[in-house]
Amino acid sequence: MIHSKFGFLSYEISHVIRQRFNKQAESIGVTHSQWRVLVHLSENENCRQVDLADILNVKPITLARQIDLLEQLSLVKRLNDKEDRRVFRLKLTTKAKPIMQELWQIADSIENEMCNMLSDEEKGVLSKLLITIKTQIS
Amino acid sequence: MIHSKFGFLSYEISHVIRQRFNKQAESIGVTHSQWRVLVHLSENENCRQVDLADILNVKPITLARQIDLLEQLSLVKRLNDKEDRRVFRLKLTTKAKPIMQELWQIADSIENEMCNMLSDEEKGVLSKLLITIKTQIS
DNA sequence: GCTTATAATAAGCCTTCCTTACTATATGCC
DNA sequence: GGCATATAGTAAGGAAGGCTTATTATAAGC
Repeated sequence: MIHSKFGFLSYEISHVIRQRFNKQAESIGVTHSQWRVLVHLSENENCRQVDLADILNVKPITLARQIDLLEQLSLVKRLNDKEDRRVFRLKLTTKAKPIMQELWQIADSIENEMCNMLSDEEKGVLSKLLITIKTQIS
Repeated sequence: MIHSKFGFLSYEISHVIRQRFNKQAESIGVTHSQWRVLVHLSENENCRQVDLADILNVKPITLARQIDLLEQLSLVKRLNDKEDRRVFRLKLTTKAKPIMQELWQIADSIENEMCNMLSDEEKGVLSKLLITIKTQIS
């Protein structure tokens, strides 16, 4: 028997996605949370840590730890800001680009597998509804 | 800018739901994960731990810890099985019933708040699509 | 110049989940 | 009966992701 509460459904589905992603990306050494950091960073290159933390909806210190790990993997670089010496600007390294392609393949394959009972139209509707909710809460 | 990947959307939405639930249910002393255990248990009373763990998609030891906590709160009881002495049968206590009502109110209010941009019809479609995915992966 | 605000980090904690290994019990087979 | 194998639950320990609180360095407003 499957529970229909939205809170449980979204949790359970994302839990499975994360589990599968973490397993498949283990050899690369990137977890789903770090992957999320990479993707949002790629869409906001040169941003400050505090901005990226806000986008990710986590506290700055939480992001700082993830950046530490990504910097150890040479996927992200902290650059000093010229105008404000408190600030680091975040950049993806050239090494990150091909690795992100691999990770996109993993993410896409998991997503396709999970949604293969849905038509393209249904997938579009689902995305639209989730985006509406996401917009509402952010 | 909001990312449209399904994996991120479901994660980000459930993350917000859990944060809000944990904050509002803090005084009761039940986290969202424990709440999830309670709800699935209420729909499968008298089940074994191993069955419930399977339903929740976690390892038996993970559930065992959560049952420990819920037993400390006197919300759940482990009963010895007559026929198989390895087995515990799980039951909600009478104390659990009114507390679960409170928790349902919290969960429902969070959900309504999050989905208040959606029509009833859209909510129905969303549930249906998520249930399709959940069924597919379980 | 002094106060207040901000960016990043440190320290330390909680929750959720995992892997591995163990105990006790049940069951199937010779 | 007696042994091998499987199963239910737990213990120990750890990783990941998140939090709160406090600190440091710098910026900016009055």
